[in-house]
Amino acid sequence: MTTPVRVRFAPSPTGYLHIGGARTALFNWLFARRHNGVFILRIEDTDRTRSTDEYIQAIMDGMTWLNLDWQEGPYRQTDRFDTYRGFAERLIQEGKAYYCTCSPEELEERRQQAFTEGKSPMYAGRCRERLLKPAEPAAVRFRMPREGQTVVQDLIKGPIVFDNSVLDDIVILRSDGTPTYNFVVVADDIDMKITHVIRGDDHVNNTPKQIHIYEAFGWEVPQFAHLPMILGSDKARLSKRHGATSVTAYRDMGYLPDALVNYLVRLGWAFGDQEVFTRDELIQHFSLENIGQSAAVFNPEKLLWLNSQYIINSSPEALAEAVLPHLKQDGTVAETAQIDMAWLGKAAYSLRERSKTLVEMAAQMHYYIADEIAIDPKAREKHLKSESLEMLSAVRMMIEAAPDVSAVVIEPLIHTMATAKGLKLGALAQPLRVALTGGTASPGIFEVMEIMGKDLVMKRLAKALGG
RNA sequence: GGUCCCAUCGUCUAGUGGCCCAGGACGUGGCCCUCUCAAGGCUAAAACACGGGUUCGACUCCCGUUGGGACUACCA
Repeated sequence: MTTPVRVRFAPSPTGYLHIGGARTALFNWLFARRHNGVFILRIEDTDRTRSTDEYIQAIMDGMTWLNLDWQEGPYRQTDRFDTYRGFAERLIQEGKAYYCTCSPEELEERRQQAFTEGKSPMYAGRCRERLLKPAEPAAVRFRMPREGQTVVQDLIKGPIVFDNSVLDDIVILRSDGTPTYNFVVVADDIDMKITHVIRGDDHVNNTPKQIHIYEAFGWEVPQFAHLPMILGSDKARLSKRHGATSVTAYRDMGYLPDALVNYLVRLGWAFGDQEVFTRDELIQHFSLENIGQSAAVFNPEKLLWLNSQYIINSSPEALAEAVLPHLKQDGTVAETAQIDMAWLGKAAYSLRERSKTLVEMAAQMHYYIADEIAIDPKAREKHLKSESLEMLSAVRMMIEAAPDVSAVVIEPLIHTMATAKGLKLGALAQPLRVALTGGTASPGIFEVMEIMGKDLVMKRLAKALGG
């Protein structure tokens, strides 16, 4: 029997869930699903000055929106300080860690000096052999080996070799008794029986240090998989400078969570030539071996295209649900209004091929819903001039007389009228379109009328014809 | 500075020594379709960073150069 897969996403709540974090979470989630494993959410908040509860909530909101559900957690490291102290105690007793009374100021000074001298700014090991007793205040450092090599067997990058001489005696307990990151990760990963550590490759240099801590506890080292970073268009690490990096910002801009997931997974991972995947396909095909080793540039245009694909392939029901919040957001629909969702679905569905985002869709939907619309001056100039108005007037009378404005009723009538007057369909359709929608671009004009219904159509025509 | 990682079209990538004068996708140009705008179809331009090896044969393996990136805290 093989041990069950247990993976974790371990963000620090010093900001919202950003694109890079979301992808790390996604890959962990996918890996867990693929292997019927457990996905754990762990909040790394040992830096109490920068961590906030608001950010913890924001991270969970982002994951929930993306449908990345976790089976355990959220665990908070600040709730587990006693556990860490126990772990540290063990290392001290076994001589694998030691007290250090060097002052931060002194250390910082030495660091700066080493830097200017072009030397490695490592801890020189003043207290390493001093066998200090517990003192106040004293930090606790981990005793790293000074000789030999450590090999990180990375599932994505292959073996990575480090000389142990470059490994610092890191602080595991600050002088105030709180534990630090490199120590806590290992303690937690041991405690939570993590089998695979999938994280950003900004952690590779920490990995050999962590391996020695695992070994100090006599624990089997988990498998590592270090994901390449996501870069901005200037190839620098993705940051706020590059525009929206918060996952929830994409929700607000009208992106579908599945589209963002699809985009994110393709950033670094590929399955032959396939571009669009369902969740099930992703789970079925996902594997760490197919992840590339080089950093990827975030490309908003491709994300936009994927979003449009997901919108095109959505059902009317799904579109109605998805677009409604945006209609309320931009005021087209009152917050408390009762909406006919079947009708809304039909309206949204008609716009699916011309809306790259739900925000765009909501904006266009305005002419289906609003009482009054503004007619674009240029469109009026071009399509609502004298002879067009006369034709439109004729059309109005024809529609007035029709039993309803469904496409099956109106379309043949308009075609007949065009033929009778020796006109192309466009000569009637464009003035009609401008009168009904206020602009020159819309879904097929017969579809538009059917969705608007006779009352609204007649109202718009009357308005356009000046009375 | 030190350590580590990376290098195929503008971008995401396929490619695991011969299938490649390099395939797909986004974006860009052209054409078709058409009541508008889209969507869709067809099509064009566009890449193996450079230099050495290894090999009968390198995009693929090795070394170096160059260029990017990450880490280098009593941050995570």
